[in-house]
Amino acid sequence: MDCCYSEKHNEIRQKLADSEKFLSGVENVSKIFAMLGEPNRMKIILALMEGELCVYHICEITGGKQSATSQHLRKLKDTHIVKSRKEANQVLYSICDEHIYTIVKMALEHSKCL
Amino acid sequence: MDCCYSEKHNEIRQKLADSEKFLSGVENVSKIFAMLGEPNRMKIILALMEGELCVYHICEITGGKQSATSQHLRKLKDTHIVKSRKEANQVLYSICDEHIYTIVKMALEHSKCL
DNA sequence: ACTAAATATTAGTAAACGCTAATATATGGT
DNA sequence: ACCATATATTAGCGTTTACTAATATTTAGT
Repeated sequence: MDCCYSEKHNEIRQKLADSEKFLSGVENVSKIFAMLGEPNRMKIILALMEGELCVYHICEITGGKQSATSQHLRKLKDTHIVKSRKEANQVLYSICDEHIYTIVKMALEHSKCL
Repeated sequence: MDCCYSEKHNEIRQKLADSEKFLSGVENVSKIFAMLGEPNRMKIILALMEGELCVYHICEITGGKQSATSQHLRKLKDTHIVKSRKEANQVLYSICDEHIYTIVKMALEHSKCL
């Protein structure tokens, strides 16, 4: 195929085609984004970005049902986007680390300039 | 419900519950993440983060079929993650703006510390 | 120990999504 | 004008995914 005559293109191709680094990480990274890509989960994230919350209040804020919210929280926890701790008879959730804040804030900025 | 006695919780609740800002933007932002959340689309993004590429080479690099790749590119373009320009008989794709680089790089860093 | 409250789990269902295969629409070269 | 190349579109299909409803577990208070 001779469509892409440019040197640059072949360079990029070479760089990526057999790169282990390119293939590894793709699954992990896209998984994180998939988690953030569900509107109701994003509501949860945005709520937690304001601070730690118990499940009941997350439900109230997002308008989600208890069961659905709990399932979302589990997925977010499994992908290390959210963490939890027990206090008395409730479970308090919060954002896992600073990366998440940056990622979401960037996306908010991005969507503003559409 | 009296589970969340803490002042902080009620504060957060109040802040978000009736906030227009909270509800608006959720759809847009989660849409962007949903786009980045598909492994084959992420491969495309990672390839394009190295530089501008034509469709054929994107297919080669990602190992995707022409049709599927074209569909992905359309969606990425619709959400302003990717842009395109025509040169001769081909279409060259590239990342739309700096936010995307930052977002993806952050997610890569995040997934490293799992 | 018993009851109520808070959260988690499971099974089933409906909708969303990506893929394949076929076809359509350029665009450039002869 | 015709053919080949490059990209886009469409329809149909199978899988994934999120929801609901019901049930289970855990913890606190009495």
